Amino acid sequence: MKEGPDIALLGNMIGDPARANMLLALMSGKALTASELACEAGITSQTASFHLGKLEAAGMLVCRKQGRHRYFALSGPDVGHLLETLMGLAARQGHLRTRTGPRDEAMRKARICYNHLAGDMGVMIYDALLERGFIEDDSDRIDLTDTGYAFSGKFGIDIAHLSRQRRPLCRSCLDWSARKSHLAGSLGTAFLERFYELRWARREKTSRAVIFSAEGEQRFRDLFSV
Amino acid sequence: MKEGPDIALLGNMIGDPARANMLLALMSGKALTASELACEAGITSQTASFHLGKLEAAGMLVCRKQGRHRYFALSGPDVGHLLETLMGLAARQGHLRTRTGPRDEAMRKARICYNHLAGDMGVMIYDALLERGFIEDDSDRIDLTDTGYAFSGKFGIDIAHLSRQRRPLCRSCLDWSARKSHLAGSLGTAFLERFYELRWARREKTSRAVIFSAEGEQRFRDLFSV
DNA sequence: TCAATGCTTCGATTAGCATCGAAGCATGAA
DNA sequence: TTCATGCTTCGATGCTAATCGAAGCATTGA
Repeated sequence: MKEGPDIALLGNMIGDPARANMLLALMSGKALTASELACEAGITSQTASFHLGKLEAAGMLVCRKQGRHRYFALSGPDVGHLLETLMGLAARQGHLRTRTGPRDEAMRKARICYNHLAGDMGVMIYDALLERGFIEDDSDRIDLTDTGYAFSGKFGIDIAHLSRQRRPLCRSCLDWSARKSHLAGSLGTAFLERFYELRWARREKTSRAVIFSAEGEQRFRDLFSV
Repeated sequence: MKEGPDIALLGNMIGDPARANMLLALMSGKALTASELACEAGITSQTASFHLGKLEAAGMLVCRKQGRHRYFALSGPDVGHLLETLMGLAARQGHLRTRTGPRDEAMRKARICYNHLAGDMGVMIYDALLERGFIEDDSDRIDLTDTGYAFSGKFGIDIAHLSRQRRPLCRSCLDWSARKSHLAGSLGTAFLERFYELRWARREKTSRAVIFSAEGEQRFRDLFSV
C-alpha cells in the first residue's frame, strides 16, 4: 500500500503486553530462556513460544540453543535504545502501569538499563561528572574531558581500551523514573561493571534492580555526591 | 501487573497499519485534517475518527479545532524522534513495504523528515559538511566548527539565533532510504527553510517529497557536492 | 431557515489473534 | 532403553478490535 519502512510491524510486536513484558525483561542485557520469559510475562510456555517466534522473525530477538535450553536476547543495542525511547515517552506522558511497592522503590533507586546503571544513582553519576567538568554535555552529545579521563582511569577504567570500540564512549539516556539524563555508552557500562567488581553492588535475581551494599553505597556517595 | 512505563500502549498505537500511516503522514510536521488523514490511511472517515481519538488519548497527537475542521499534529518532536527511530530500525532489518514507483523515486531523492531534509540530497549535505570540516561527527554527537559557522552564516543562516534555542543545533538522523546519516537539529531545519526561501525547492502537496527546480538543484550541487 | 460539509457516535459484523490443552519432538540423565 | 525436562506444533476456543453503514451534531454559507 504505502512506501517506506514498516513501522507497524515493529509497533505490533511491542503492542502486545506479553511481548512487551518479555522485551522489558531482556533490557537487563542478559539472555533468558523461553520458560523464564514465559514466567516473566505471566503466560504458558506454549504461548511464549508463539510470541518468541514472532519476535525473532521480526528481527528483534536472537536465539542461541544450548543443550535443551533456548536463550533469547535483544538482537542489538539499537533495539534496547528503541525500548528506552519508548519508555521515556510513555513515562513523560504518564502512561504508567501503576504499582508502587518496595521493589518499585529499589527500581527507582538503581536498576539496569540494558547495560548501564539507571535510576536515581545513575542520574547521580551523570550529575557529578558534569558538575566537576569531567564530561561536557552539548544537547545530546557528550564528551569526556581530560580531567574526566584521569578520574576514570584512577577509578580503574581503561578509557583507551573503550575508545577503540565502535560503541560511543558517552551517551546520555533519558531516565523514565527520574526524568533526567543518566550516563549510557561504553563508559556507563564500564562504571557499572566496576561497581560489581568492587562488590559495591550486585544484581537482584528476579528483577532489573541493582542492590548496593551499605558500604558500597557509602563509597558511591563519597565519590559522586555533588 | 508489572511496574514501569507502559510501552505496550504506545506499541499498540503504532502497531495498527492505519494508525501507522497517519503518524507517518504527520511526520511532515504539518497539521492535517481528519479527512486528509483518512485518505492517507485509506480508510473511511468514521474509522479515522476512531483511530484519531485513540492516538490523542494516548498523547501522541494534539488536535486543534478550526471552523468545521479538526487539525491533527504530532504532540511533539519526541514523538517524531520515536517514529524516526522505528523507521531506522525497520529499514535496517529489511522490513519494507515494497512499492517502487515514480513517486517513490522522488521520495528517495528528497523528502521531509519531520522538519528537515532527508533522502539522497539530505545525505549529500551531511557528507559535504563533514568532508570539508564544517561539522565534526563523534558517534552520535555533532559539532559545528568555526569554519562551518562562517559557511552557514554566508549562506544566510543565523547560527547565533539558533544556538539560543533549546533544540540541539546539530543532530544526525538515520536515513531509511539511503541508510546513512543526514543532518537534523535546528541547523537541518534552517537549511531546508533557506532552500524554500531561495526558491530552490518546494513541497509536493500530496506527499512528503521535496521537489527541487532545475536551477535550484544545480546550485545545490555546486554547494554540496564533495 | 435550509442545505452542505466535516466529523463523531451508534450498532452490527467480521476477522484475526492470543490463549491454552494435548500431543509431539528433541536433548540429557539414569 | 526409559524417563524427565524444555520447548514446539496442532487444534479449538473465545475475545477483542477494526471496519463500515447509517444516523446524529456542529459549523458554515446561502
